Amino acid sequence: MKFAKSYEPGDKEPEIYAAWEASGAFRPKVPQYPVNDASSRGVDAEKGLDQSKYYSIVMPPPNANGNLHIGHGLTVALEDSLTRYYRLRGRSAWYIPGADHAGFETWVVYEKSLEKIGKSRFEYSRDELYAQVWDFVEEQRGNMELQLRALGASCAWDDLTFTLDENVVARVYKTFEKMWNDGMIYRGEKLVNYCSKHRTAFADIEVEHKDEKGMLWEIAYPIVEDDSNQNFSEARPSGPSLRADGAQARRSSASSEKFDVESSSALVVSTTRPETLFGDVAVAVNPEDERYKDLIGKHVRLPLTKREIPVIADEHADMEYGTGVVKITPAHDYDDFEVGERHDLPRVQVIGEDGLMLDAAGPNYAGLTTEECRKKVLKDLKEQGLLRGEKKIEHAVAHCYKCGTVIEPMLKEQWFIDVEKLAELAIERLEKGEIKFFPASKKKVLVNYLRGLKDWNISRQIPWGIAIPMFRKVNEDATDSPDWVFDTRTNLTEIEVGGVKYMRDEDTFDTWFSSAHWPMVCTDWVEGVPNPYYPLNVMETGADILFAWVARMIMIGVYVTGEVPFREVYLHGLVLDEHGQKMSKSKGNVINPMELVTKYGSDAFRLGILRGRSAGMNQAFSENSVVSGRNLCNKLWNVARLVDDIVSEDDDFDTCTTLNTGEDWICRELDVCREKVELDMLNYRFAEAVETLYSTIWDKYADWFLESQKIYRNSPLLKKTLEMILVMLHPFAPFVTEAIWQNLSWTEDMIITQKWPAKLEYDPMTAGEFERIREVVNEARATLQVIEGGKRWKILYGDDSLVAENAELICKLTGVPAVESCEGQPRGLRLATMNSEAYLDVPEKVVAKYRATLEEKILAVGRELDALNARMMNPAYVDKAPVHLVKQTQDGIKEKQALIERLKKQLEVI
RNA sequence: GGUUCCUUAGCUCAGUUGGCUAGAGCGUACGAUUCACAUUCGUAAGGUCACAGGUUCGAGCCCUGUAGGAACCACCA
Repeated sequence: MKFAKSYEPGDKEPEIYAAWEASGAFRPKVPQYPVNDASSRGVDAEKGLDQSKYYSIVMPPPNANGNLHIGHGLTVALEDSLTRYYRLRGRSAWYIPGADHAGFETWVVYEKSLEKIGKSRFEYSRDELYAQVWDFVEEQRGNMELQLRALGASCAWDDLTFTLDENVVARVYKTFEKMWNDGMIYRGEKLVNYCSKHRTAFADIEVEHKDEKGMLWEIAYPIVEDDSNQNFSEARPSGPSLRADGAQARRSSASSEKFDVESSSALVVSTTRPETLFGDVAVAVNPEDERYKDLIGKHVRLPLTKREIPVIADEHADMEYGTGVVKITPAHDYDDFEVGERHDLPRVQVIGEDGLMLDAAGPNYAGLTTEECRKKVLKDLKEQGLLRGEKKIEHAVAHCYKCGTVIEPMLKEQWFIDVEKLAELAIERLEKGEIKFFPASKKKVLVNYLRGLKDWNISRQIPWGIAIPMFRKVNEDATDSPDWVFDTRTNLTEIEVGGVKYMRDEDTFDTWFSSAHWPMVCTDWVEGVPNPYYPLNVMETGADILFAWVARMIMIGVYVTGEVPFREVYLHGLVLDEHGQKMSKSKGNVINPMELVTKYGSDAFRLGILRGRSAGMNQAFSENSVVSGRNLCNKLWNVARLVDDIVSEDDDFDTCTTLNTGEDWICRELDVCREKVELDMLNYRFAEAVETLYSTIWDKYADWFLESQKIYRNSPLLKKTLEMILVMLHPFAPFVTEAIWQNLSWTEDMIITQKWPAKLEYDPMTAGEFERIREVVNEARATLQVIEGGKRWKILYGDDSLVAENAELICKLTGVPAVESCEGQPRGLRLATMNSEAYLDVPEKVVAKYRATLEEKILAVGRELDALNARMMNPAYVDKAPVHLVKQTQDGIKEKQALIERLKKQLEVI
């Protein structure tokens, strides 16, 4: 086949991908199914599984509903390189693709589209909505899969797992049931992060804290002087939270409507949220605070209401902050919630799930938005003379990470996982070193996070997700039966158990709860059945979801399977724009990976995005690096074009041996390259592996070896070395290497299923000789560049067999008109560095002009010599440094001295 | 407040258990051209390795501190 003059990726990529897919190359050689047939999976009953034969990696499932972004591009580049590398290494490699229902993300998109047609989610039942979103996702799906194909992902499409697939749901329910039975699931009324726009709760991790400017107001709470010793908390009936009608608050028997500002004393509290005042159930001062010690146990009147609330002592009150007095609103603040628990205070909820004030705020305020209410409260307080001050401050405010709405801590009954045991299990495995992290530092970060982990709220109030398999008793009279039952019949809204009716809980699971099962569901893990693909060899994902995902996979994985879900974790950082800025729509600096693939080809994109990247680090990325990737592809294409040309002309012998100059050398260089790439892949040093291949192909194979082969043609070696290069680059640039493979006149099959190269044989002495030729050529080139006349001059050689034997090659590489014998009469400018008997045949007056350069060179070498001498003068160095280094220094001194001698001699001639 | 990371050429980054004169790509300057490739080839300039101490025969690398930057967690009434 004829090679075109340049490589055009666009024409070939889809065709190549289709051929790979059709050939079955993406499927693992040893399938995991049928799951119960252990013998077909190489399981030896005696020895168990030989893990070194398999390689498993899962794709962090992209949103089924979306397009791939640059982060996915990086993910595929990393994961597919690993997959293809281990496939070439002979493993049964299984790269399992996935698609994420992306609960909340997709829901937000869908809800927006509902809004557009003037509908609201509240017009439909949950099941209706679920069906609608399913269709919506189904329509959009496929996009993402096409894009993964364009990126060259060699994943097993037959095994694509969708996060709502039956087996996923079944597994999630099994785990939930196990936890329920183990007492690790509880329903609790707690403060949860609540977005009033999306009307759902979030896990702590889904909330974004932003520093914002705000106000700190000081509000006077009048002290009730005729305080009896009636205790607030005793007056309240025990039980769960109190809905806030204020009934439990002690009524002021003789409270005057108007507070006399002048004559009465008051406690001044500091607050950023005056609108929650109606939910106050106490004010707290620090027990150490001398200013307020006498007031502890007394009561104050809650402004704008007739309620009286106690003054309590609690460490939470910071003496330094504001006035040192803090209002306690357990239903709307996390700290206050805890204070409330410590002091057994009621919880008065004043803000509803729609973000509007509840009746508990009183008739004047109920129904207002929190913002309107704040304004009115402030105005009313001012009128009554109770607003004592305001101060601008900066504080962190929680926002919904999707819509930016301020997150309201909301009192809600939700399902929680008691994470204590889970975290403990995970920490134990991590500390045993069962999972290796890249970068290593992330392990510490993870353990630290797990140590402080709070219980996990897994309820979400959105229809798009896996239904929580819990049913609540309808009939309160059936006292013997449990309030809640676990049941997997979540397709029903109502079930009957033991003659008692139960209603389905309408909430769905936090997406991360189901994603935590990913490694086991993707690999079809079944209890008691040996599975060569579980644990995964590696989990590759973004460092930003270390806590949300990686932590949870480990906890759930160990809890369910008793094994860590993966042996290694590679975390990639963010892809930043070329100035190191985070990409965002608002900044307009978003790079679309598909555009780059279209423009430069998939390989160029992959090579480009891997360049300069290291584990866990955010890294800048620009089109430039893709251009350089494209250039490498074209270079390789032309290398192949030349090789194919040479071998087709001259193809009459078959044994592959090294015969001529440069051949042992290239074998050595390729072998060094191979070893380095192997080591780099073992350590997930992708950028270094690419770098090594780049310079080996370009600077060594093309620039030196192929140039030498234009003179000495060794077809078998050319074939073998080219194949080796192609195979080694294949994991990173799959398309161009396959395109070349298909185009070469002698190759068979496909490169994707070839074998990784074995060690090459070569003669190190001969390899070293070529190194000398390179040095002579380099010196000649550099010198010719600066002397008058440039390449006009010939090169002469004296008693130097290496130069004599390679005269033609040196002539070609330096571009001089001739390389010939000096016939026993050395003259001109000596190429002295390598102690070769080679001279640039330049007249004396040109050499004279070179004098200054020569003198400078002598000085430079002299400085190097001095440094080496100084080292040898140090007795401690000679004494303590390793012998080979000392010898190296000694040799270096001899060499430098000899070089200076040669240069000085040259100077004398002038 | 806690945890972690980063600071090396104009830019983006390598530099693996400390070991010769600290590297690459891009960019810059100069030069080349019927030859596989202008998506090319050659040559060069460009660095107090953030700073200050310490350990060591020897430090970009290890230790301590300082400065600057970033991320995450918790909190900010």
